[in-house]
Amino acid sequence: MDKAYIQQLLELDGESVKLTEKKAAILAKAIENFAEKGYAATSTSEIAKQAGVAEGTIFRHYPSKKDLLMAIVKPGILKLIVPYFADQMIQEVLDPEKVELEELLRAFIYNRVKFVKKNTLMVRIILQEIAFHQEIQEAFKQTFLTKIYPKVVEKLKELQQEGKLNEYPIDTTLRFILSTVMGFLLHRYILLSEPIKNEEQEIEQMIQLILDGLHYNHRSE
Amino acid sequence: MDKAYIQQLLELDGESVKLTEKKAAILAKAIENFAEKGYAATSTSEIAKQAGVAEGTIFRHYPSKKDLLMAIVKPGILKLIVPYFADQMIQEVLDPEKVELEELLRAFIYNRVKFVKKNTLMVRIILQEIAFHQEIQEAFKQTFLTKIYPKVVEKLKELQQEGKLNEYPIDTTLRFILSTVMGFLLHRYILLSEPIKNEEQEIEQMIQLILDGLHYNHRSE
Amino acid sequence: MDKAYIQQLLELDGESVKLTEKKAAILAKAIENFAEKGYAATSTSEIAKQAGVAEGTIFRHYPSKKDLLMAIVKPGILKLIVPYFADQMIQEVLDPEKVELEELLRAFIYNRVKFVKKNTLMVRIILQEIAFHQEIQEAFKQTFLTKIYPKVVEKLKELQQEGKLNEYPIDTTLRFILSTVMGFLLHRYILLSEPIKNEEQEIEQMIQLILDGLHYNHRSE
Amino acid sequence: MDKAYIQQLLELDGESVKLTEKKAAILAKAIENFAEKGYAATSTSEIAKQAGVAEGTIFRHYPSKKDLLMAIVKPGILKLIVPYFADQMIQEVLDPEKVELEELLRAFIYNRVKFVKKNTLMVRIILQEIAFHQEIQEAFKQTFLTKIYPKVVEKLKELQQEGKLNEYPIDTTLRFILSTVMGFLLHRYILLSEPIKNEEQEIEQMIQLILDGLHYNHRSE
DNA sequence: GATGAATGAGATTTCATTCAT
DNA sequence: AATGAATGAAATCTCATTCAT
Repeated sequence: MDKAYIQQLLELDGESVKLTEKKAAILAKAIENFAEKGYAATSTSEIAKQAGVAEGTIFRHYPSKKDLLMAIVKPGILKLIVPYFADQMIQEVLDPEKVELEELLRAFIYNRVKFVKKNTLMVRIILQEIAFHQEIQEAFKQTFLTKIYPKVVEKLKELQQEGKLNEYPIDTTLRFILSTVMGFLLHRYILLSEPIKNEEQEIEQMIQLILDGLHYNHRSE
Repeated sequence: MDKAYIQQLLELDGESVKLTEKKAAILAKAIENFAEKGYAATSTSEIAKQAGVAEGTIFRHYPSKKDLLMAIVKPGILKLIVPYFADQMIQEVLDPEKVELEELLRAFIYNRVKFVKKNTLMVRIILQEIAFHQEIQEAFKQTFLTKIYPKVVEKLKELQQEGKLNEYPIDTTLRFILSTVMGFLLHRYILLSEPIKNEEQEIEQMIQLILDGLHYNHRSE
Repeated sequence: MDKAYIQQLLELDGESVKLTEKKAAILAKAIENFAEKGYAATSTSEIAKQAGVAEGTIFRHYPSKKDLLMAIVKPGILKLIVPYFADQMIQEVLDPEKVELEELLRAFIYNRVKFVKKNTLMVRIILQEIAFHQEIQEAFKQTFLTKIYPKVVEKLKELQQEGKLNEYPIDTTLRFILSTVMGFLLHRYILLSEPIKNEEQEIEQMIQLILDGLHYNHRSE
Repeated sequence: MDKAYIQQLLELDGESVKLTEKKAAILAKAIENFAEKGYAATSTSEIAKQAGVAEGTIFRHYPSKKDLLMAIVKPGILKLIVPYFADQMIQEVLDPEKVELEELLRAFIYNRVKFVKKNTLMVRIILQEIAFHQEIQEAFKQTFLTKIYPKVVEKLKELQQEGKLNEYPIDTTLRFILSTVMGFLLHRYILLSEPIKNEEQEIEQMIQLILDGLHYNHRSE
């Protein structure tokens, strides 16, 4: 994990954060340790030693150990929940004229797969610590409800009205999609250490399963 | 959490464990605290104080804090993974004559819902700690691969041969079912604190989604 | 270390002590552990476990850990300092008619060699603990000054008057003999673990060295 | 025990160690307590309190209690075994032209007497702990065999060839000298608390005893 | 006599945090 | 900004001893 990686990891709204070498080193080692052993089982002195800085230096930048955690986790939550639409595929899909659930789903999934693969440690930290820190829970809920939920509900309602989606309650459908995708991501990229052999094939199968589950079959039209 | 509850929680193979009052109190408070704050953030002195015993008493029964964790987690893993087929519904389903995927699924889901509702704290501890303790990971993997996986694969293959299931690879189907059910359980019973309003309705919807996803439609026969 | 050995080890004035099996087991394991790790670094629970008795049982026989130590050490001091004149050689030597320094010395040395070889662990414990326990120091000093010192001084004075010994102060001579013999015993039987090859030859050389050091040469007469 | 004393006590190869005031205080109190009560019976909290530092401070400098012991004992072993030839007497003796066993012995003894008187506590600690710590035993053996034994054997062989020493095996002679001198040192400076009245006279008598024991009499030539 | 669960004081060690330099 | 010695509270664990059975 070099400085540039840390920098893009923690940037918000495309604005890069300024990082000294030492600060970057601290963050890098904090991320590694939090991911591997958990926040509570990681000591600041260990981070300092691994980062090659004095113990006091950490506290110069982050008033407390918890602040260090939040400095890492907060940008992570935002990026995990709110896809950053830089890639081509998702840009096309958002073009409202030609939207189809399948394409939307495919774009979303590939985008999140890419994100999780690139930010495995960060995602791991968020998952591991969310149960223990109310601040993280609230940041998560808050971000989801304001940044994503309304847009997604709107889009799904549209599809429902166009007869392209079943008549189940939106929330049930959404939970179904999210828990299936999240289950896949966690299982394949966070829990397992072995790389996946037929990644694309697996993803396509999952998409079909979800679409079938939603009675959505564009091929039958 | 009274002694009787702890006792059934930790029993293995139906053999009840012998617990003194103090030991039960220690386990009860350990479970509560591990679930709420995590293993690493829970101190033995806190457990002792809450359980009304001297700190030394904990270490008389469990040589180390980690032993205390494992005493709780090991029976939990087994029971979480291997359903204990005591209830009526699942007994009927296992009757090989009339097995149908839908009934099997329904029985499995209700059985696990019941288990998770009854053992929320324990399930929470397993989930939270599995990432940090290799022993737990291995116990989990081991138990799953030896006790459950072979039987389930066999049953699904049967269904496939009878044309009652799609032709996707068994592992993909299995992961789909498990991650959907687990996603539901986690979301509804572990993460959320609010009780569910239309529990049965939600479960039935999920069953239909999964069945549709698997191209399994007994109604069309 | 069986019960009979412990019994003779702790007997005083030829009167055997009564020992139950448990008591003997406790003493045996206490001796082993005190000798190997030292009194302070040995725990009573370890002794209990090794002896196959309950922790409380030790305290039923010995009110405190220190009492257990003293029960072992006190008879040991007495026997280490005051030779128990059972063997033939020393009996003959004490016959006043024919006493010669060389014979006296030889008898004394062989007698103590025998004792130390038989009671290595006990001697080790005394040596190791004497620095830390005033009670042991005093028992040692007391025993030496009352039971041995006067007799030895008297004998040496006799020899001096007969011209069979140098004219140095008795105390200097005595210290020379004792520290040489003790140095030998410690070095050969307590510190070293390897058995000695030419034991008798070594002892005879030491005797000659001491005699020469004391200007005592009966052969020149 | 002031900082300067600790400094020279722990220096190796004439290179002084850097000591903060606190570190010196910790070492001073550790030495006092280890010497008086033994390592196992001394608590770090006692040392901290007496040294006027927080308990954590000890562990900042010495990762474990055992490290603290070894920091004290290791330089001590070296200096106890390997005389540091700073004083006049020993320098002269090492001048090969005029070496005589008597002078060599006298220089060695006075040098070690001086050392033991100056470093009583340290010597006491080494003696008391050597039985319990394999590390110390090995450091001792190692240091003796590599730094001292070969030189001394060579010198004694020379003397033997010149007919200035008996024909006993070198090892026997060496053990005789060392155990006599060590016995004297231990007895007079470590075990006894009272100061010696006629120190020089006692030492000279001991020298004569040893020389006579070795059949070495340069006056008769 | 024997047990062993229970105690609570205290041992070693860890760790987030402070602060003088 | 950076250091790292120092802190002291708290963490895990040990242990001699007691006591009800």
